[in-house]
Amino acid sequence: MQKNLNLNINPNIGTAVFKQLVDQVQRLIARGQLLAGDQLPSTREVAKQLTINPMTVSKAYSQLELEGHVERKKGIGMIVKASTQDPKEQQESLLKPTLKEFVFQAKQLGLSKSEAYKLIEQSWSEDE
Amino acid sequence: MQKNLNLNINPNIGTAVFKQLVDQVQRLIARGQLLAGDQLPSTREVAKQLTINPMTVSKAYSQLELEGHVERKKGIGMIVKASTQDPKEQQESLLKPTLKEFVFQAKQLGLSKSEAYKLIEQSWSEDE
DNA sequence: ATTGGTGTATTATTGCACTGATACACTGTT
DNA sequence: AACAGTGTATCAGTGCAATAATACACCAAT
Repeated sequence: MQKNLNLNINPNIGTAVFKQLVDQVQRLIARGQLLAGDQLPSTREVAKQLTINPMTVSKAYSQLELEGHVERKKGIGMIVKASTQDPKEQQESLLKPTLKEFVFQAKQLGLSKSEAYKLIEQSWSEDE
Repeated sequence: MQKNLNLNINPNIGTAVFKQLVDQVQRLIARGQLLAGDQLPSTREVAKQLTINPMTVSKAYSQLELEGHVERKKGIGMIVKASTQDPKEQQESLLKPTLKEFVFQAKQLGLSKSEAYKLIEQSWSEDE
């Protein structure tokens, strides 16, 4: 059975669409929202929801398979594989690039750490 | 006189090189490290330091001029213009996209706010 | 066997970022 | 006047992301 993930795509952010998909699925797995044995929504389904090309989704799925997060079952779909890594380590590893970028920019702006905290505090409560 | 900014470029991050340059110069201005009247390093100079094409730097400079941060003096170079905005607002505005992306990813990973703080605490002290 | 659901290979086309080389207009200094 | 230093227009070429339309191989259920 396919799961309904709530995938978001931002076409204007500069990041490639297929990479945004890869990253989000990785996070959902690391979080535990996707468990071993779960099935990803079909390429055509995702493409329809996000108004993008099925082949773009396929490219993301191939990347996920290549990285070992997912298994391709012929004629069925993509199945989440059991992870061997520690969830906490995995989460930190996935968040690291954006974390570093945020700190880099904040420092280049001359912000203090407490100012940075304040901004995060705000943003954290913002969306519902 | 040209200033020696310490510009960084990450070719593998997916973000366009010219956009990375635009963003960094904007931050340096917002911080006050670049003041009105200061001159940006020449396109050829930056290109040489970062091993990129002078036309890529020129594209970034044109973008900065278009956004009103810098003035093009013929035969001289790019001169920083006086800003009318409040520095604090400007800083928050520039940091906002990355801030939102960080919070989005942290939440999608199921992290608590305090866990996010802890990671920032770490990363903040990491580089020198 | 047929149908409808998987993923995906293929080909062609578009758009963008970037490079490389060349050339031009402008300015300040000599 | 000559020169070296600005920015940049131009043209050609490369690489990558994404789209679009087909078509194929596979599986499950009827």
